[in-house]
Amino acid sequence: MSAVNPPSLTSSLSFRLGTLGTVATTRFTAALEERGLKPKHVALLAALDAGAASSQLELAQAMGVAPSLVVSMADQLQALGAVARERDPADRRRQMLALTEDGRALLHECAAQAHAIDAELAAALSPAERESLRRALGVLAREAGLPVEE
Amino acid sequence: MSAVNPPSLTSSLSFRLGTLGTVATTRFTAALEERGLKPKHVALLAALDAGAASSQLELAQAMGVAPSLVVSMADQLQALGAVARERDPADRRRQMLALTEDGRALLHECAAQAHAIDAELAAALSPAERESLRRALGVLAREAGLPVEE
DNA sequence: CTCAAATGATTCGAGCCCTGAATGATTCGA
DNA sequence: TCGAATCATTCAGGGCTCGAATCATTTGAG
Repeated sequence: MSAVNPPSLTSSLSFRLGTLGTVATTRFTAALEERGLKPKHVALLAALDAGAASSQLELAQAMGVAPSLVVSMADQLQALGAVARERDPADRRRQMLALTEDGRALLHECAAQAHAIDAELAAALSPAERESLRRALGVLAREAGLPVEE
Repeated sequence: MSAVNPPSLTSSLSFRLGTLGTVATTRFTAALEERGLKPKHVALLAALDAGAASSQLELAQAMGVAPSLVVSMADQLQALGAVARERDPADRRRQMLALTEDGRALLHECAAQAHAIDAELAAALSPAERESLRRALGVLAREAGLPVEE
């Protein structure tokens, strides 16, 4: 009975992260639907808010997506009045994006939605457990080169 | 300075689960590529191994995907010799799937891959921290109705 | 100063993944 | 016994993303 179990797939961190990530993203997507947004749009807003980048190309690199995808997302966010877009005077090839006031407010609402989903997902955890889970994931995210604010 | 930070998106559990889930899945997908498998194929093998279901419809429900998707996955896994497929004698509409010996071996190899990725992802955590992270995620997964073996 | 090469943005076509509708086979129930 | 229900299967379509091609602008070599 001291034999080590063969490592099962569902006991792995990777599998649990993958499946829970899907659940979290699905719920977040549903919550965003009424605003006409997708998670990536919100990620773009968050990247701008964090000052991670300002030109579209830099944004694409920071987010790990194709530059062409940033174009269409920026189009939509601009149409919603969430971002302002203007050419860099110093290099007119670059499109500079900036959060508007409305954009910042929108981002905060979306962040609040995310935290509401957190509460559902982690309902079975004590506040202390939830906090240390959040922190541990922050370490992994930072290690993986993902955006992490504290 | 005692003011509470406005809840940022990237500090949320949901966001971290979503992004880390993508990273984990991407790496797992890459590791699986040489075998011609996708994560969903492995999830199907795991569901069979766990005895979660045996008919294709039950499998689809257990996995949360369309029955038609199970058809094509079962086709491929059968072609690889990982699953055996036969009509239920008691109800010949039902297709029963079962893991073959090769299928079980394949699943174990894939699980080992997942655990190798775990080690990369959680390299910055102590063994104890890693274990409590794994356990906390197990609680959330169980709560969310996801497959969890211990 | 000039022009070819490099760079950023944009458009657009292609590929992948998944779903839902339509169909066929089989079983169930009045 | 036959119409309704159920399971499997096929297939066309939609959503999401990328990469190639194109246009505007800048840079650097001469």
